[in-house]
Amino acid sequence: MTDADQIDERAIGIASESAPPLVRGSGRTLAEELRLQLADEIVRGALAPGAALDETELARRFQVSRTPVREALRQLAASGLIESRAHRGSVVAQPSHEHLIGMFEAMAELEALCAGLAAARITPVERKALAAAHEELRTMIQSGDPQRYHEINEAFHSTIYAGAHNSYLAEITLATRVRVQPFRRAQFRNLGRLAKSHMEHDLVVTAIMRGDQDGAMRAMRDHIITVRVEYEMYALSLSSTGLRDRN
Amino acid sequence: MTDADQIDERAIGIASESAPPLVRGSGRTLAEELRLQLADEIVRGALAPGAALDETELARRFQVSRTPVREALRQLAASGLIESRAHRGSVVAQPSHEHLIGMFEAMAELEALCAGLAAARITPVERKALAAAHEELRTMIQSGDPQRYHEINEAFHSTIYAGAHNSYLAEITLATRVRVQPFRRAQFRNLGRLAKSHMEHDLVVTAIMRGDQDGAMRAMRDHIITVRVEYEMYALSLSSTGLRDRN
DNA sequence: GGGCGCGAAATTGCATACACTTAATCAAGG
DNA sequence: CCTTGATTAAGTGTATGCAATTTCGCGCCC
Repeated sequence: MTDADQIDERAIGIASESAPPLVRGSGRTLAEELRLQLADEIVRGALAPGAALDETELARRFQVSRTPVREALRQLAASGLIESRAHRGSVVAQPSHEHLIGMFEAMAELEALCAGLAAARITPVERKALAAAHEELRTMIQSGDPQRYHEINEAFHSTIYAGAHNSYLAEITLATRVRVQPFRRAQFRNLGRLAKSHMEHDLVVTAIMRGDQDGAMRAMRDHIITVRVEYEMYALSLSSTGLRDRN
Repeated sequence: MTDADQIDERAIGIASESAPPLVRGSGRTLAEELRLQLADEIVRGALAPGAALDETELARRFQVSRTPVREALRQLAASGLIESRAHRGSVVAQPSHEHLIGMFEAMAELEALCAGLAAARITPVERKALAAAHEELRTMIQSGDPQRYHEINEAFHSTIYAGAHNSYLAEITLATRVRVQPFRRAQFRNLGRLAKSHMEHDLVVTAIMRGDQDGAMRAMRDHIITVRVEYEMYALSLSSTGLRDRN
């Protein structure tokens, strides 16, 4: 009826029609393979927030029985990427606007925490990796390959997580980043954003290299807050043109 | 061979021998019921870290098939309470000492964040609830009921999470608290600790009531760091008496 | 005309059977 | 005696069938 529904339908279609590239028996179990595949599709946006995940349909699509499908869905539900209710099926998580703002807020603090700890604990090897990722991002500012930029950007942040030397913190920070990802895809298509993002990164890197904990925290917090503001502007532009009606 | 093994055996035994109090069909599914039951046993210590979780045995014990057992285990693994490896079964999570220290560190910052936000955002109703929980804890300092103290203590912290008005942050902070819980059970049997804990709480409550964000963060961070130090002393006393050999 | 209860279809939840992987046991060889 | 290999038992992974719950459509009553 509305434009929003049309978008959802199309998004589901993209995923449904793709042939099953499921590698059977490569060390991993089918359930694990399905979990990774579905998580990837959600994060990449092939499965849009709110899209229904029909067990039987997924089983057909991936040529497996419902058992591994159900186990994958349970794990995705536990990680927050989807929402399941008993006897009522699962849908891709569609957090309320408030919940999403909360996730950005938490992400800003978690990333800041990682950056601050990294400033204190980063090793020489990790310094080199961080500098390398940072440089690689610089060369890509004008290349305009959003997918690749996204990959290196993830590596950049992951290097900082590693530098914090707190595996649990790294785990929950990455999980938060993943959960927010479906709602900030559009940002990487904005070339102007890439240059600004790199400038923000530069402040973070400089502070970490200096061992400036407070500076690294502030710089990273500001960076993520900027990311959040960009999202809010994007969400606003969608709602004002009637492309979105929820939240 | 060692005392540690005896302890594990006994811990498993406690859980294994208990009759299945599983309420079938009370709105929740069996898998959900199992997840809650197993999580409770892990958090309470009835299932000790490192204890094996045999699917067939659990199915027998709870009088259900392996299907819901497996789904419950998948969810527990996703939440970090247990660790599963393909074809190799599941065991109650037994984080390394480093990982555990990282969890305490993250917990200190997350709880501090909640306290700081609560200082800025707590509503009058939440203030009353916080004061009430705080007062109830005061009356229990000398009562010496560890189980009940623990419950009210959880309510106290949950009230602060609510006051922060960030549901995602509340979610991950609580999850962290739950994951750490199996390793700090002993603390609530120490009556002297209860009085000190209440004094630390008092600083937190005062700062929140005053709207002092930095003060609330510092007070809460110090509180959790104290909790961590207490654990470390406990762990040290265990390892020095040969009751523990891992980590 | 609109709300309400009933029945059927669709979908999820659970049980069971079987296939596959792992690791433990035992045998033979070095 | 230790090492190495196959064999086998134990336990997990997957498929399939059935039971239970929800939801939608339809007729009925208000």
